[in-house]
Amino acid sequence: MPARGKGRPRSFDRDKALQKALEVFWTRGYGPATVAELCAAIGINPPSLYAAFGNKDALFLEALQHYETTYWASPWQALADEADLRRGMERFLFAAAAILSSRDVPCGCLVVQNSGSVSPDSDEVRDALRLLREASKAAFLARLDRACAEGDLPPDADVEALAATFAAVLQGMSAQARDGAPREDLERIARASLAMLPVTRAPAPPAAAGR
Amino acid sequence: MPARGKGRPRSFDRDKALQKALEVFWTRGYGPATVAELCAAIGINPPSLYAAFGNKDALFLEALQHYETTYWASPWQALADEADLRRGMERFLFAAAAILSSRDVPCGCLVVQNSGSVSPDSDEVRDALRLLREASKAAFLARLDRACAEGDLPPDADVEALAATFAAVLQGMSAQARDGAPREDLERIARASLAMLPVTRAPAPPAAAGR
DNA sequence: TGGCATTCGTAGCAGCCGCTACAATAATCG
DNA sequence: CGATTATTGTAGCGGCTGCTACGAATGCCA
Repeated sequence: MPARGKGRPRSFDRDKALQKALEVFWTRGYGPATVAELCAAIGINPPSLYAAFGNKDALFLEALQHYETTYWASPWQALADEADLRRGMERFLFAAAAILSSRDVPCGCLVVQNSGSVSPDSDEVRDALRLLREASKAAFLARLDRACAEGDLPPDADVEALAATFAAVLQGMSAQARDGAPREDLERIARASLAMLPVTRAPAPPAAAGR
Repeated sequence: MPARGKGRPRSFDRDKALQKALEVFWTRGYGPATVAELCAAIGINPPSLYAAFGNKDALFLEALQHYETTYWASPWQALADEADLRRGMERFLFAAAAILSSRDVPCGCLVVQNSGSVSPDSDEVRDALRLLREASKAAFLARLDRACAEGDLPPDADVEALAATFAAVLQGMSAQARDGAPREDLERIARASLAMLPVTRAPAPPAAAGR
C-alpha cells in the first residue's frame, strides 16, 4: 500500500472531505442528503467521491465512525474511568448536553436522528445505526453493573431497566436538541434523570436526617 | 357542501384510505414512503389520491392528525383526568409502552420517528411534527404544575425539568420500540423513570424523622 | 333522455436521484 | 523520453420521484 502511489495524486484532502461529508449528513440527514450536496460541500465531482469512498452508503458509514470517535469516544471513556457512579453519570450527561447543543456543529445526535431517515430496505446503514444505539445501552449497563458490585447502587437495583432508561433519556435529549432546546435545558434533563438512581442504604451516619 | 354530490361517486372509502396511508407513513417513514407505495396500499391510482387529499404533504398531515386522535388522545386525556399524579403518570407511560410496541401496528411513534426523515426544506411537515413534540412536553408540564399545587409534588420541584425529562423518556421509548424492544422493556423504562418524581415531605408525623 | 359534474384509469411529464463511461491530465516508473 | 497508473472534469445514463393532462366512465338533476 504505497503512501505515494504512481498515478495522478488526489487533489483534495480525504480527511477534510470526510469531515465535510459528516457535516452534510448531520445537518440534512442521511436520506435527504444527496450526492450532489456532498460533492458541492467537499468541492469535488461525483467520480472523485466514488473513487475515494465507494458510494453514498460507504461514505456515510465512514462518516459515522468518524463521528463516534471524534465526539463520543472520550465521554464514554470518561464514564468508564470515573470511580463514582453518580459523578460519572452526571459528567457524561453534561458532556452529551454540550455536544448535542453545540453551536459549532449541527444539533442532535447523528445516530439517533437518522433512525427514521434511512429507508428500511438499506439494511447495512440501518443495522450500523441500530448497533450504535444498542451499544449506548450496553455501556450504561456495564457501568451500572459495576456500580452495583462496588456498592454505589443497592444490590437489588434493576440495572437493566436503568440502563435502558438512561439510553432513552439520551435519545430524548438528542431529539429536543434538534428541536432547538438550549444547552441549559438539556442539562436540567440530565440532572433530573439522575434522581432515578436508587440510593444505597447509608452505612449509618447517625440518624440526623432533618434537612 | 353536498354529502352526496352530483358527479361520479368515489369508488373507495376515504377514511379507510387515510388509515392505509397512515400505516405506510408509519412503517416506511414520511421521506422514504412514495406516492406509488401509498397508492398501492390504498388500491387506487395517483390522480384519485391527489383529488382526494391534495398532495403527499397534505396527506401526511391528515394522517398525522388521524394518528394523534386515534392513538394518543385518550391516554393524554386520562393523564389529565387522573387525580393522583404518580398513578396518572404510570398509567400514561404504560399505555404508551403498549402503543409503541403493539404488534397490530408499526412500532415506534410517528411523530418522534419522523423527526429526521423529513427533509429540512419542507417547513410545513417539519413544523407540524415539532409542534406535536412540544405539545407532549407542555402536557406533562401542565400535569406536573397541577400536582405541585395539589401537594403531589413539593412546591420547589423543578417541574419544567421534569416535564422535559419525561418527554425525553417518551421519545427514547419510541426509538427503542422501533429498534425491537418488547413491551416489557418499555414498561420497565416507564417504571424506572417514575423514580424521578420527588417525594413530598410528609405533612408532619411529629418530627420523628429518623427512618 | 340529455346535459352536467365528478372520478376513473392510462399514460407520461419534467426533474432529480445515485452512479458511471470516457477522454484528458498529472504524477511515478523504467 | 515513453509507458504506466491513478485522478480529474464533462456529460449523461437508466430509473424513480411527485405530480398531472386527457378522455372515458359513472353518477345526479332537469
